[in-house]
Order: sequence, then structure tokens, then C-alpha cells
Amino acid sequence: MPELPEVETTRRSIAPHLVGRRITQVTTTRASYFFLTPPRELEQRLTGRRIAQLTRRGKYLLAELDDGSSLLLHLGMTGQLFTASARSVRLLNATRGAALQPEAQDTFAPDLHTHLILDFDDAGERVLFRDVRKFGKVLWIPAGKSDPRLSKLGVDALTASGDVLFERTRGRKINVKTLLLDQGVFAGVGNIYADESLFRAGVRPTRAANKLSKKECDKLCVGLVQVLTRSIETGGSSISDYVRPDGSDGGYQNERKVYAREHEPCSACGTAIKRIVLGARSTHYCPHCQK
DNA sequence: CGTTACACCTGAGGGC
DNA sequence: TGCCCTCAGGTGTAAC
Repeated sequence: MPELPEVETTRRSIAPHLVGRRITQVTTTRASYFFLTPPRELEQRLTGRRIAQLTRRGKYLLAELDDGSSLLLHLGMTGQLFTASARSVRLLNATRGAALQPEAQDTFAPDLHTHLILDFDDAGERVLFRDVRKFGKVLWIPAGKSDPRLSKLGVDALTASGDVLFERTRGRKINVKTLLLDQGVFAGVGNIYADESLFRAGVRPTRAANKLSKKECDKLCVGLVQVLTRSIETGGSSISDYVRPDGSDGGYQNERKVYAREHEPCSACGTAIKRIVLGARSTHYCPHCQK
């Protein structure tokens, strides 16, 4: 699901509904591995807290609370953060592409996949965290503490530089695609943007990481930052599950060059895009353009 | 270090 | 219609 651009799009839309508000009620589904902090404790820790800030680290969202503690959220593959407004309802309740039924309802009715609901002390909307596959995560972090999930992260992928990549790839025989997915290198890179940035750089995903030249590392990072930046501008990629918090589709799925385009002609040379599996992940590239 | 497999879940879509 | 299979923007672990 969401990679850096989708998480950032989510952060920007949902921040105004979180920051500055005081939590009055926390509603959850039953305990599961989704809750790294158990529901009961979560309710106790969050109730009465005001959210001071919402930041992003790679694919994680971090809500900083007024007592110095924070709430860490990960959207996993199918996680969605949204408010209960009508537009959210549209794509969350209806099959993609189905006709809009404006009279249907004006708030989202929480279903069995809505694992966390926050209510606040003002007249604004409630905020919901829904996740069909439950690969998402919720963790409360005490004031002054950190969590290995965060401390393991490399620099944010939006600040990726060839210098860092060159240094991090020396001595690594692993294929460069799999290395890009390592959150300890550049936090936030996922399957779509790994493939897209490799295409931009003309680098074949199977290449051994330590065989990349400095110039190739530079090019790859430039491509990566461009792809991520452009995707954020368009609201992310809506390919299978992801929709923006307001219920609308992102726009980047229309600009991707290789991801999920197996057998389609390369936009640059016409060669059929190839799909292989690397590190158990679907990988797409142009056999002609990517050396 | 590296690769592979598997585990955690649910739902959509294809083939028969 | 149902059944069985494969696939999906992620992450973590264990075995070799």
C-alpha cells in the first residue's frame, strides 16, 4: 500500500483534523497484532491528550502529544486515515468506479475494519483509522523514549543523495532493487517508487548494488526524489487500494512508467516491459532502457 | 551478510 | 454460482 508519497498525502490532509485538538474518546476493535500498544492502554494514554504535531518519518506517521509522548502509526498495505465526512464515505463504501450516491449518508459508519476512532472536544469531525488487512500498526511511545522501528530508519527518501547511496552500497552484493526497499537506507521507498526510480536512472533492478558507479548512484537518487516529489504533487498512486483521505484517487498511477505495466510498451523505446521477482517482490523494468 | 521462505490478514480477479 | 489459485504500495522473523 502506501509508500512515502501516499503517507505524505495522508499526513497533509489529516493534519488539520488532528493538530491542536484534544482527544476525548478512543474507540478500538479488539486486541490484535495491529495494536502494538493494547487497546485498553491506548485509551488510557490518549484520552485527554492534545495533539501538538503530526510528522512523517519514512512511511510512519508520528502524532506528538502535549505530554511529550507520541503515537506512531503505520498504514501497512491497506491502512487509511480519514475523517467521517461524506467524501470519505464515497470510495470507502462504494466499489471503485461505482456511481456516487449523494443521498446515501453523510458520515462514515465504522465497520469491522475500522480499528481506531478518535473523538475530540470540539465540533470537528472524528478521525478514523481503517485497515482491511491489518498490516498497519499503532504504537504509543512514552515521553523521552524512542522505538527501534524509528531509530533503524535511514534518511528520509526525499533527501536521498548519491553520496549516501554510494557509501551504503559499497560491499553490498544484494541487487539494487532490494537494497532500495531497505528502510535503513532511504526511509519511505516502496515497491512502486523503487521500480520507477530505477527506470528513470536507466539502471536494471538486478544489478549488484556494489557495482553501481557514483554517477549511477547520483542518477538513481535524482530520479527517486523526482518521482517521489511528483507523486506527492499528484496525491500519490491509486492502483489497488489506496485512495486519498478525502476519498478521491491520487494521480500518479497515470504517470508511472513501469510499475504494473508488464507486457506494455516502454514509453521511451517501445520494448515490452518485463516483470520478474526479486526478494519476493514484483519488479518491473524495461530490458532495453535499463542496463 | 545474504538469500529464501514464511507469517501476519483480507479481498479481488481469473480460470474452470 | 462456487472453488481454487494468484496477486496486492509492508515488515519481521527464522533457517540455512
